[in-house]
Amino acid sequence: MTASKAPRRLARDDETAQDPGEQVLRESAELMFFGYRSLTQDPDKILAERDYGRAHHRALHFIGRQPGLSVAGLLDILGVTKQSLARVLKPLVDDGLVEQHVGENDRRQRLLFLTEEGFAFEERLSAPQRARLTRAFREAGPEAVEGFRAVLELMMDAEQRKQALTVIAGAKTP
Amino acid sequence: MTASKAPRRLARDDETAQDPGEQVLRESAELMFFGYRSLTQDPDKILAERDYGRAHHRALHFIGRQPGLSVAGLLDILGVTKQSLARVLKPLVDDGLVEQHVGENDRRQRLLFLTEEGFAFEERLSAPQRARLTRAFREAGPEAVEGFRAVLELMMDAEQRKQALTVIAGAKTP
DNA sequence: ACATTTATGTCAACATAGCTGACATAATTC
DNA sequence: GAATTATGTCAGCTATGTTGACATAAATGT
Repeated sequence: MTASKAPRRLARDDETAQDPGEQVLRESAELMFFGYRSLTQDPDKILAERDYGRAHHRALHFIGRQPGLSVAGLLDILGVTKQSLARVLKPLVDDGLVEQHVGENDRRQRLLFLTEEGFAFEERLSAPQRARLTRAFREAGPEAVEGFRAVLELMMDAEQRKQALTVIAGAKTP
Repeated sequence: MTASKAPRRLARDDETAQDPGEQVLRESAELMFFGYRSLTQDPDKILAERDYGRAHHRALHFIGRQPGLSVAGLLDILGVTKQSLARVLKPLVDDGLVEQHVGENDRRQRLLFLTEEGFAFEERLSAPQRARLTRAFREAGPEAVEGFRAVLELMMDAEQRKQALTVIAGAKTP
């Protein structure tokens, strides 16, 4: 059952860089799919308890990472519309997980903070993720971890990367 | 600015394995989020042309990877319900991107194949993903790529990993 | 042979999380 | 005082997931 025209299955499993074969590239895309799914599955279960979804986790996560983040800042990170964010943020505020404080410099802004409860819940959500990553990192070793992070970083466009790294650095946009 | 009770922001950027700090773990989860988004954004644009979504791409991808895959097999890989898959698969069949052949051994099965057009479209969808990965892999180097793949693999549960690796190996379930 | 199980398809109803467009309010800036 | 900005909100649409119920054809078990 060898393909007559298009050579669809040729690459070998070794030689994963330089000019990686189509096979390796497809495998890597699959690994991203499966890996991402693994990483989100534990918090998803916990979120279901409260009638929240993955979007709520993301909001809690980034507010936790950058307390005092503005709504516009969060919109920028998440890359969704404000209407979409509102549907996630409002319940979080109503349920007392997130607080909005009027901005000191600019009083139009609503700066976002986690409440004690919000912080605790976010911890619960991210704990299994951190556990999963810790286990994977321990088994893979420090060099693999560096590679993992480097590739993910390089996978983004220059602009995205810049923004992501700003977020990751925990720096507030000045 | 040392935390008095809960040390929320302590870890330094080096020392990313062994017992990685909370900071590094949260960063890594963020990198997965941003990386996954980057990887899916190009095909998403192309899919929009035809009124398809990411789910259609996934189906096309895995059928392309394992021609002759059964519906049950695809359900297993995607981890969705058959009703959910049907909504994706039917249009693909109707539009002539996927063909279903009655199984030789088991004539209840509908074995899935990409048509020429389906193959071409899947190529178009995955081309920008492969380009993105190729660029990232080239810049990160072979060792980083190995680390990237190793961590993603180890991120899964044993069962998931087993299934994922079966898929990746391109082996049909016997 | 007949009953059961399996592989697949389909109908209906519902939930989540994205989108666009339109409009409102308050605060800031020009 | 006018224009812009940050935020909120209403309404409706789409994509993709879910459950539950039922139908058909083929394979399997007894």
